[in-house]
Amino acid sequence: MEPKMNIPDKFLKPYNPAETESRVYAMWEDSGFFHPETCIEKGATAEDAKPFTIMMPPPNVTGVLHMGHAMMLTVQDIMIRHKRMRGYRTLWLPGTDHAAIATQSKVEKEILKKEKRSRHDLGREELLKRVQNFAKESHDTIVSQIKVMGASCDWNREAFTLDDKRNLAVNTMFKKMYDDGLIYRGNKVINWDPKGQTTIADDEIVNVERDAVLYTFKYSHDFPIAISTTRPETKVGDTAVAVHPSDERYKEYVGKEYSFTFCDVPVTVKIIADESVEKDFGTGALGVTPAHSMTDWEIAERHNLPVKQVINEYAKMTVGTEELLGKKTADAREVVAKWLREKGLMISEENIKQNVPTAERTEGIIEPLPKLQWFVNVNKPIPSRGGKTLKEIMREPLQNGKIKMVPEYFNKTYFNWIDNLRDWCISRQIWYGHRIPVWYKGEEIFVGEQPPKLVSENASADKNQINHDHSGGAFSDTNLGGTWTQDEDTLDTWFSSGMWTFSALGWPEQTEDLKIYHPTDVLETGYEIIFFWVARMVMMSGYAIGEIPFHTVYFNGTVRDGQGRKMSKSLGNGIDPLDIAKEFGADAGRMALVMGTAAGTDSKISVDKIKGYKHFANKLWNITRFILGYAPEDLVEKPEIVERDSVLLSKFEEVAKEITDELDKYNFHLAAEKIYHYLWSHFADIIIEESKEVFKSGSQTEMRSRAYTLFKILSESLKVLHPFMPFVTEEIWTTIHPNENPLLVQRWPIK
RNA sequence: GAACGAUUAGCUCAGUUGGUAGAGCGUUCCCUUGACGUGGGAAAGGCCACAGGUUCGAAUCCUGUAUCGUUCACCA
Repeated sequence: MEPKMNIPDKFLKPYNPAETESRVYAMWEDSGFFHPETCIEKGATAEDAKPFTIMMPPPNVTGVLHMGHAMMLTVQDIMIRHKRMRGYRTLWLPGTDHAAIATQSKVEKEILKKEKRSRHDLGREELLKRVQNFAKESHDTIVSQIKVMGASCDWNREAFTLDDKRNLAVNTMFKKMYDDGLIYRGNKVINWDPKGQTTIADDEIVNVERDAVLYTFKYSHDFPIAISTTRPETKVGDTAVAVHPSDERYKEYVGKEYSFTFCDVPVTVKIIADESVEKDFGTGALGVTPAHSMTDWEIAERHNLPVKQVINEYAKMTVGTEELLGKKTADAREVVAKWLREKGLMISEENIKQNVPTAERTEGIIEPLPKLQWFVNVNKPIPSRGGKTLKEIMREPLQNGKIKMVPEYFNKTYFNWIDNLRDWCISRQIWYGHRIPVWYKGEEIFVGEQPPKLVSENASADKNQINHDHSGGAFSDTNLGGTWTQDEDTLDTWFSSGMWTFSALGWPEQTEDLKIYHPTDVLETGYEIIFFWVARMVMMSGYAIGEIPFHTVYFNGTVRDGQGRKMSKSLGNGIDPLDIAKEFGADAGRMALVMGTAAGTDSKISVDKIKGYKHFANKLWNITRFILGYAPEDLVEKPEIVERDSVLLSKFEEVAKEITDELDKYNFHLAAEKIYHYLWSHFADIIIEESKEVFKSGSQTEMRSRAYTLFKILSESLKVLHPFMPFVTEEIWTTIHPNENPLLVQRWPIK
């Protein structure tokens, strides 16, 4: 048999992903098959097909796509494409996250650098305008990048965590929780970020190890007990000294009260006994500073101690004589230490390593301060949920297996976190975000989905999705002659993120989408946000609609560089997925991300690895070229299949079955490896090699049988490979099957 | 301090109910003028961290140790 001469020109050259990929993506978009309803209309999906839903973890609108995004997009797209081809009614809903603090502080930094102006110079309205413009631009960039990766998501349903619909959802949720007594306003010690001028949640803190000095001293010569601290400046705010109840050394002093002047500040401390004190640390006595330490605050609550604030929002001292007053805490520390030495009160100074809590975004050193903030109570029984607490709502579905984590061992981490969970501080003193839907007028408080009456027309003036304006503050209520003023604060960004699975489907409206697609099937995300996000989604969904948000959580690992380091700007070791797509093709990048990457395990990626999969795409290209040379386009009828070929065909069946099993078990790395090996080491190296001999000297029957077999295996292999390398497989498919639907919606070879 | 991982070829990693160790990359040698040099064939290279235990049999299960990593809590 002579090779035919009808091979399309493009196959005479090496595969060119740069030329192909954007064209193929545009074809997919035009086809409408990313949209599950179109799939049904066009008959690609059965009307009664089972739904399969993934909500895309919305990337922050703070910048550009990085390898972590590329990883999540790849894994999700693999699942989505596989399920779509298996016949499911498949929805992948994309979106972006406003990422309140991250976005605002990024814009603030820019403005400060370029214009030397702070947010207070600009004012709320102007700053929000700037942030919104930035968010809009950033959003557009990210969306185009998601497309470059080949993500087959339904753009018609795209959502933003700060658009009008999500704002309504957030406000509705806030009111519901407030009415149920789950949201309360309280004066408690919170984590204050003096640099960002806002509260932050426990899990937004990063502990940084630094050198510190552990000072041991007495408050005064008359005071019987020595204490140790790394922060002597806070000791002017002490209201007690706590010792362990069983500590014989100090038993006689418990219950006594002492007054003295400490560094020119009058101080009164009561000696108390509390279980939380370690007998063996330092002197075994703890100076209790309720206003400036989370644990001390808790001790103070147990013993009803007075709270004395001595440090303000700018981390400066608010008490003392001019030596101390107005000093930054670090300087005040020296002042107090010097005073102690001079007075002969200092007993020892020891250099130690200490973990200093800092704010993740601004790197400001956290100053615990008592402030009036909004909290979510995680321990209050909720009547409408059978008396369960939010903690229980978070715990139960994982415990009874309604939600499965892949890998499973993350369950333990999850439970461990819930056990130590405190009430969630949800108010933030920043401007970009969902403004707290609470209005004040004198003593009156109004909490609602909408502002108090007469205000609603004002607030809804701006309909732009992204440029949603929450700047309206005070409104005159002419009927009553008073003024409603909205709470200045915004909500923690995770409050809206936690609602993502159902808010993006239209809640609080009872939409069709909500009915069909919720609970969603798989949440695919990085394990680093298991607490921030995964737990909050379980909580919010369980509370608001009594449903789990998803059945399965799949954790991908962190993508690291060739040396195992985290990719970061400062190290300059980041690999930009867009550069990769341009140079090697998104297909190659996707394969490199998936290969050798088990769930929850960090992976390393290098240019060499990616290059290898570009070669693979080209290999497939050339396999096609060879087969097209003997293409059985004229073989409309299936020819007689010889023994050898039916063995080959059933071998393929076997491999396809194995790959399908691996996909169903979330072993994407194994599935990818199997199709890769099949195509390269078996199909190309064995089957095609022996085919040369068949076409040279086989019988007419053998030739026809083999031509059919090659074409058949190629076509079916394209399907199996498609979830991993969608572009090159689609490009080949549409070439060899010009009259059929795109590969995107072809039926998977295994049922 | 606690929880949870990891430890397999020079490098990156697979190894899913316990049955004689696998892949890619790299290295070395050879081959190939019609699918592809982005190719093909072959070779070298592992006491599966260590020590015990269970078993006919352990990389795999159990116990302990060491090292690395991640997360949480922090000591004031």
